[in-house]
Amino acid sequence: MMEIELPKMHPTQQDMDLIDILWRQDIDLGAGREVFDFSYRQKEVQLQRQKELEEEKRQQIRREQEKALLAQLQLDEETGEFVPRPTPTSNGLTQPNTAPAEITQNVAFTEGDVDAMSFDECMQLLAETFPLVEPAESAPPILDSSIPPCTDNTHLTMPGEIPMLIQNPLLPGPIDQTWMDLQHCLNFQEIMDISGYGNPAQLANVQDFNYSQYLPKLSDVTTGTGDMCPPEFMNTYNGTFSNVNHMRVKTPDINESFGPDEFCEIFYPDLEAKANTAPLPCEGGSTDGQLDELPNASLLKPMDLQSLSPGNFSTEKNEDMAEFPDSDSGLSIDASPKTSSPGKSMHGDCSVGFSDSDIDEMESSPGSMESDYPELFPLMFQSDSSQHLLPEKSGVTLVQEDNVTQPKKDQAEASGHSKAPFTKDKQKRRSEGRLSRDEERARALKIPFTVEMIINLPVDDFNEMMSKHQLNEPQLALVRDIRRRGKNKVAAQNCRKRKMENIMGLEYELDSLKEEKERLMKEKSKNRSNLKEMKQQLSSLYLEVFSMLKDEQGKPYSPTDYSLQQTTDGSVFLVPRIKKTLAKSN
DNA sequence: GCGCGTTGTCATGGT
DNA sequence: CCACCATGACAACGC
Repeated sequence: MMEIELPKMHPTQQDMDLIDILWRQDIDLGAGREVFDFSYRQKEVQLQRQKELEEEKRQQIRREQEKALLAQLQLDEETGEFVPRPTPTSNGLTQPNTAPAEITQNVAFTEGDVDAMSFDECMQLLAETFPLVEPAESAPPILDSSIPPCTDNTHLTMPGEIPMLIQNPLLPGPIDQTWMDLQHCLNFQEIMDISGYGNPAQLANVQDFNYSQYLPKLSDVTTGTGDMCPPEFMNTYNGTFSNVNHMRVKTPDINESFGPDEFCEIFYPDLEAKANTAPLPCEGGSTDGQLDELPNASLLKPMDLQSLSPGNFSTEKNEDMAEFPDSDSGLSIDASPKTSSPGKSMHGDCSVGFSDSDIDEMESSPGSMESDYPELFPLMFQSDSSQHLLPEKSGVTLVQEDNVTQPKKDQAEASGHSKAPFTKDKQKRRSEGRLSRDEERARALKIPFTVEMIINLPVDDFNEMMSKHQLNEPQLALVRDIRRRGKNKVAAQNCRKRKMENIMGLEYELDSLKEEKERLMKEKSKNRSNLKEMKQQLSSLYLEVFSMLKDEQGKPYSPTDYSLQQTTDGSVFLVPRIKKTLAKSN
C-alpha cells in the first residue's frame, strides 16, 4: 500500500517482496496516476455531460463505424475472442446483440500483443499481483478457464483495428460512468491510499474515459443497483447513477444467480480461507539488513578501559606482600633468553623460590628495599610517560642478589603453594594478588622498574629504559614476561568487553527485528483485507454493469456467456465466452 | 563440595 | 623477524 514505510534498515528479502507486490499492484491494475487526481476527475465529470450530448449526435455515425470494425474481426475458435482480420468481411458481427454466436473472443487479447483485458484476465491479474492471497487462484467456473493469464500486465496495447471499434457509440451515460467506476475499482487500493477507503465523493468523481463510445448499445438499460450492490457501493454510486435509478430492473435472473456474494464466491471461492491459512512468505525468511536503524553505536560504544593506575597496586602491596602468592603462572626466568614461556621455563637455573619466611621478611620491611637501592630510583623518571606511572611506593621491588641464584619454584611447587591455606585477605583481593605476583618476582630479581612501567611504556621508551640498565638474563626474561602478561591482560579485558558488547548489540538487534517482523505482519494482514474488499467490490460492480446491458430485444447479457474486456485506453468490449465451448466441441 | 562468574594467563594466529 | 593485538582455552579464585 501507499502508506508502507520503507524500512529504515536495509530491506530484507521479505521487505522487498512485499514492496514489489505493492508496487505491482499500483501499476498493473491498468489505471494511470491521473485517475486519482481529484481536481482532474472533477473537471472530467463536468465535461461528461457535454460529451453525452455530443454522443447523441454521433451515435448514428458510430453505429456505422462499429459495423465496419466488427466486420474486421473474426472468431478465434480457440479462445472465443475476436481476432482482427486483415480484410473486412460482411458477416453479421457488426450486430453483436443480434448474433452473439458469431462473436468470438479475440485470442490476441490474451497473448500480450494486444491491450484488451477481459474480466477473467483482470481477475487473473489480481491473483497474480497478490500472491500473498493465493499463488495460483483458480479461474471461476463460469469463466473460460482456457484464457491464459495476462502476463504483460503493464503494457497492453491495442491492435491497429481495435481503435476503430472503440468509436462505436453504444452506451449511454450511466453505463459510461459505471465503467469508469469499474476501472476505478481496479485501482481501489490506490484510491483508498489517497482519499481513504470508501470515500464516495472520490469514487464518484472518476474521470470520463469515453467508455460509452465503445460499449454495445443499451437501448433498454435498467439498473438493479439497489438489489445487486452492497450498501456502501450504493452510497458510492448514488451520484453516478442518479439519472438511471428510476429505471426498472429487468434482470432478475442475473440477480438471483450472480449476486455479488455468489459472484465473489465464484471468482474467489477460497480467498478468505487461503488468506487466513496461506503461509507467510516472510515466515522464517531472512531478515538480513535493516540494521541501520539500530542504535548499535551507543551500545557498542567502547567502555572505558580499566584504569591501570599504579596506585591500585601500591595500595595493596603490603597485603600482597604479606601473603606472597603462589607462582603458578611461573617465572619466565629461563636460562635461555629466547624462552618466553614462563610455564616452560619454570625449572630454569635462575628460578627464585620464596618461602613464607621470605615473604614475611619482605613484608616486614618493604620500604627498606628502596633505601637499599637508592641509585635505581632516578630511572623511574627518565621519561615523561613513566612519571605518571610511578606509584607512590615506587613499585621498585628489589631483593638480595643471592635470591636470584635460588632455585626457582617449578609449577608443582607453585600449585602446591596455591593449595596452601590462604588468608581471608588474599581471597578477597585475588586480582591484586595476581597482579602483585609479577611485582614480587620483579622485586626478587631486583628489577629496577615498576611493573606498570614495564607494561605501559611505549616500545621505544621501554627499550631505552632497558638499555640503560645492565640486566642479566633472568631479569630480562622476567621483564619481557611481565610486559607480555600485562599487555595480554589488558587485551583480554578489552576482548571480553567487546564480546559482551557484541552480545548486547545482537540482543538489541534481535529485538528490533522482532518488532519489524510484527509490524510487517500487521501490514500484510491489512493489505490482504484491503485486497479482498477490493475484489468484492469489483465483482459487484462487474455484475452491476452486466445487469444494465441489454441486447436489442431487451434481454440482459449473461455473465456466463459474455465477458467484458477493457483496454488500457479505457475502451471496453462485450465479448461472448461461448466460443470456447464451441471450439472444444469441434 | 559444587556451580557460576570473573580474572589472569598461555597459545596461537593475524597485522 | 619482531612487536603488538585478538581471541579461544584453561585454571585459579571468589561468591
